[in-house]
Amino acid sequence: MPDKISEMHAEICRTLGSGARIEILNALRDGEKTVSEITRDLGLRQANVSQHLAVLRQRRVVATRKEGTSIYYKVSNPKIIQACELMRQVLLEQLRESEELTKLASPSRKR
Amino acid sequence: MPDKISEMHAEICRTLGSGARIEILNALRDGEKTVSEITRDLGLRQANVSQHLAVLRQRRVVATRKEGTSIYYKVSNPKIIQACELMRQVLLEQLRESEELTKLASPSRKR
DNA sequence: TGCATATATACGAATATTCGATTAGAAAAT
DNA sequence: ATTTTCTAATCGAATATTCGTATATATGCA
Repeated sequence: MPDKISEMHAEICRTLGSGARIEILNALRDGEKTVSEITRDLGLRQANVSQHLAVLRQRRVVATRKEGTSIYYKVSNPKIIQACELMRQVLLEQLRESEELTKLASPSRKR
Repeated sequence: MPDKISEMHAEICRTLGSGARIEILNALRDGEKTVSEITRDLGLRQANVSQHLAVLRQRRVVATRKEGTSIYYKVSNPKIIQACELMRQVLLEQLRESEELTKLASPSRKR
């Protein structure tokens, strides 16, 4: 039985565990955007984007601001971006490592 | 449709999206441990710990080393620990913020 | 008021994840 | 060889997540 903090920690991680939501965070990297803008950027359906935003909002990964009929979303804490950046680096390092293993398995021909 | 990198990124995040797995990573913070040790530390069933380790292994969040009948697990990349640390900070900041809001809502009595 | 636009919610089907119980496999010890 | 110990894998039930479709709500405008 994981303790409460670990479970909350995991919940934040789960919140980032969707390709669409990762792309939303990337879209919000350099500032706030409206739902329409995000929807346009990602090329997903409006309802679907709104669902993902709801998940991010519930876990307070994003914050909102209302202006007229539009709602602006932004990442609530820059540390979230930093954490994402680190995990992306881990991913890229893994990919590089895989490539190297592949090369070792079938070395390119010398001529 | 999220691109491939974002989907892989999300997969790593999903891998951390379980309280038990977060606690496993915490248990491995200061070095490698065997499955038995992790199982004892967390107080979960061996089969369950092994299942979680399999998830972490598949996504290469942890790496293994065999010694006799034991298998030692460690976190594969220190950046994963760093990312977790950042997310835990985000979580703690959120909790502090909630506390403050609670205080504002029902201020402690002055005497 | 009526209508268009922006965003959120509800619902259901498909899919994925989680855990316990059980079994399998591999190495060590007797 | 048998038994014991350590770890992994399988299977099924319960639960959670995801997406599309449809609908609701709110705001601004004619």
